[in-house]
Amino acid sequence: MKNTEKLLSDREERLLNALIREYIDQAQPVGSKKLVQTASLNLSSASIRNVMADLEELGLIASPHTSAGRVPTVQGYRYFVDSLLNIKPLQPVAVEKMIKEFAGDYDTTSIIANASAMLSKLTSLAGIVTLPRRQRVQLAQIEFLPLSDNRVLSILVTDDNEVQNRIIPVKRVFESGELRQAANYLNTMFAGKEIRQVRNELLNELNEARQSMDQKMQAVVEMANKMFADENQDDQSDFVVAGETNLMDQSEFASVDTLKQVFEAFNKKRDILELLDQCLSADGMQIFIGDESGYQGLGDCSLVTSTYSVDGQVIGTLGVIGPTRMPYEQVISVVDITAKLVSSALKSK
Amino acid sequence: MKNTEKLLSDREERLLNALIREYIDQAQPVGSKKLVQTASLNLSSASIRNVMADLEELGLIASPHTSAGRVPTVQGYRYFVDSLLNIKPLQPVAVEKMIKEFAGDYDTTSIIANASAMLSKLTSLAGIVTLPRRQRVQLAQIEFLPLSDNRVLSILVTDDNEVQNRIIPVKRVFESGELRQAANYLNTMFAGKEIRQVRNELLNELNEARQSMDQKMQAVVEMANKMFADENQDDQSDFVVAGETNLMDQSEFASVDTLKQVFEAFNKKRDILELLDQCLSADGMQIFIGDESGYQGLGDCSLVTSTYSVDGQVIGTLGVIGPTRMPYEQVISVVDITAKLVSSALKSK
DNA sequence: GATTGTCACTCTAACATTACGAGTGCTAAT
DNA sequence: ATTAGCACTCGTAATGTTAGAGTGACAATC
Repeated sequence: MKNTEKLLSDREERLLNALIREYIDQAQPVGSKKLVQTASLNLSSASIRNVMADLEELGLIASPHTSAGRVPTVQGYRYFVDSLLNIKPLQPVAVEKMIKEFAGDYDTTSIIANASAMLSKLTSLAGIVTLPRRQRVQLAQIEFLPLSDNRVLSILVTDDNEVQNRIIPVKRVFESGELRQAANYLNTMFAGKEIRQVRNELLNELNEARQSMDQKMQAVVEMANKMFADENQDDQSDFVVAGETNLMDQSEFASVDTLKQVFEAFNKKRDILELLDQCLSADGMQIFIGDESGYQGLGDCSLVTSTYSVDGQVIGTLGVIGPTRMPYEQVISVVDITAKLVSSALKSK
Repeated sequence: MKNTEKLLSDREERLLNALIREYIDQAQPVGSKKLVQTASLNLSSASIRNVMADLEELGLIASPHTSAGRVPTVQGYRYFVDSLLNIKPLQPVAVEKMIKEFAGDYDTTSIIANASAMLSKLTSLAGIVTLPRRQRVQLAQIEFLPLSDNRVLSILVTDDNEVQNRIIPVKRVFESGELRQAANYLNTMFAGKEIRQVRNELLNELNEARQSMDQKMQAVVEMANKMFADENQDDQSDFVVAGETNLMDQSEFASVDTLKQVFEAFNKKRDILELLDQCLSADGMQIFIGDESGYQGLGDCSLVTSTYSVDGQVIGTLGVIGPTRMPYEQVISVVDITAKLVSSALKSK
């Protein structure tokens, strides 16, 4: 991906850099005159035009029409983020503020929601955070409460303090003592094990109970099984988006049609989820520019993501969606620090 | 509100009716020629123009500019929904389908989410459903689970099978037996009482415990108190919106600016909530047309709402937001039937 | 050889002009 | 009371015009 590097002279690089920064700032095709004013490169407009012509031939910039300024292409942005970025860490004060925001959150869900809102607020773009993959989550506690005659409320607490409730329809009436016994049994049996493993072992247990004709045990295991059946369902975790309306301020989404495309992409969760899953496998920061993502609807969008993890285990993705013309440096550092904060917020619980 | 009724002749009424229906259908100012083709009123275009002039003077219709057709005003729509609507009940088949959709939902939250999605889907507008007011909700059960040394998970089950979890930071370590005892105490003490009442009685209890120097009791009551303190917070219940993107298809929201206004109105939840609360007090169907709602940002929107209730007690509002130019008849019957279905879905639990 | 100034050319955005059509109000005729 | 006809108004869409921004090419300069 970085093989474009040596193809550009120092001057070309500097010019491309200045051009993209100018475009990101002004949202308008930038011409040679504009760049003359950019003091950093002391060149006349004519020389600039020459260099720009070269860059255009290389496919890094393009002119929307004969006599407009130049605009970065996807390849141009790619070169920019790969080679020209100058990431400066956020101000400690700002980081302090962010840390405080997370301080009060004990459960995963609020951390996620908070992170999403924070990303959106700090970048003025749309923040997006996937729920953690539950695979590695360990079971901390199970409890049952009788509701009505044929319904039992199951409470499942995981080791990350996530609580899940499920109402389980049951065939016969369970006494409260009986339920407590069942919970105790399951707790001593499975506490500290991974959810997936629990599920598998439960199935074995169910067979055994069936064979030994232990009616009571069978009923309990069946109930627990139902609980985890549901559990697995939202293993197809989805994600939280915040600040979509920020996108409406972006000039590239001025037409309702393009806007609609983007918004509908959010609703077709499956697609985006797939994309975010790709990011999951690549540990660390990832940047999709324009149609690099391979999903139409996000044609003029870029996606800056990072992964967050607990105990060295990557468990989710978070990031920002905005127009290709976004302030990458700022966005990247915000996403980066947010990922780190989410990781530590999840760990410290 | 219905005092406009006798002011219109039969002919004027028929014409207004036809005009509004045409406009709702075509989304364009309707002129005299268009209405000639509407067979129902056998008039020449000239007569139609005369009648239209009268209606304009009455403020029921207006022309956007000198020589365009006429468009209904807010007052026009108002007269229309008050006097000219011809609501036909939904087809039984469709109703059956809706009932099935609700069949699987046991807890309030999924019923709400489902209703919102259904409203949006059936009307192609934005569905909106408030969470039930919790005031009248009775406490069914309280349970505590120890998490870590200084954190206790509280589980609160209400009589509508709604489950709320809260993680409570505590000052000292609670034994599991101790917690069970505390839960038992609270359950026998408060089960079946209204949440608000519970909260008040808890405060008294706290004072008593303090005076009698019963350390243990005091700790328990304090914990329970924290739980309800939080509880009261989301008493400022909010609402669920579905299908906002549908609004982007409406031609009246063709400009990004107006669209943004509407979307931002959704985010300023407080305002909308206030509006929905107004509907709450008026039992049954309510319709706000255009700026009747009194909230800017919803300038070109209408709001069709109904209340849903359990045991004769109104507990929430649901409805649809769309452009003033919406197919009221269809929307009204959808909202009406949905409200009824939600009511019965909540009851049957 | 690299850089620069200059000039002719191209394209767009903005504004003015025109033509047209849709719709109205008025009046005279039925 | 209703209608047909006509003159009028206004908005839109098409066309023409202009100014400005930007380019490429080339000759002049360092």
